[in-house]
Amino acid sequence: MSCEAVGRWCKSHLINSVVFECTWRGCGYITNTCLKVEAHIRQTHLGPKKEGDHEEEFYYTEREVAAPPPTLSHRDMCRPPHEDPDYQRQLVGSYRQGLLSTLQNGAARPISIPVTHSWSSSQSPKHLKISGVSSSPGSPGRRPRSDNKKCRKVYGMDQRDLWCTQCKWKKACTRFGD
DNA sequence: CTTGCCGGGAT
DNA sequence: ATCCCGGCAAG
Ligand SMILES: [Zn+2]
Repeated sequence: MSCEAVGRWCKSHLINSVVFECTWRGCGYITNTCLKVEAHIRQTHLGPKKEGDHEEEFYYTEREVAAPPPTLSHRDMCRPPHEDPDYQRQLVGSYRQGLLSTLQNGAARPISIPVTHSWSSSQSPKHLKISGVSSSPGSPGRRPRSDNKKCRKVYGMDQRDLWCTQCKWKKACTRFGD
């Protein structure tokens, strides 16, 4: 089966040692081959082989670890998928939209674009509707957003492997309907 | 700041 | 088909 069920992390297969860690809640089993960790999960977590039941869940990740030979005198540079420079960037550094979205929106504040034409005799304050809340019946307009929580909020950014497939792909949730 | 997801990309 | 993200709307 797939010896490659890996998480987001570990971008490319670097030239370092690789370990396979069981990500079952509370279990920190680590080995160096995927067959070993699969056997571990099957045996100690999923119980013995279920008859006629294929497609087991594989709760483990493959991650690279600092090579031992040359410099090992320093702290162990093996991080649990938390505190990732890139993952943390998502929680904190999202200041990008706060500055740009208001520009593309064109209506950060009740600013209005007056249309002034000298050839117009009537002088009534006219405005141009550059972009507003328009709902077209025949268009696939944005769905109204439901009030019930979806996989993302229920399980959190950690334990993403518990989300339904559509939520993992940032598509409309299928587990919790509207 | 966050959640939810459409449109579109990559494999 | 499967997997994922950019960017946006709404809260
Ligand atoms: Zn879901």
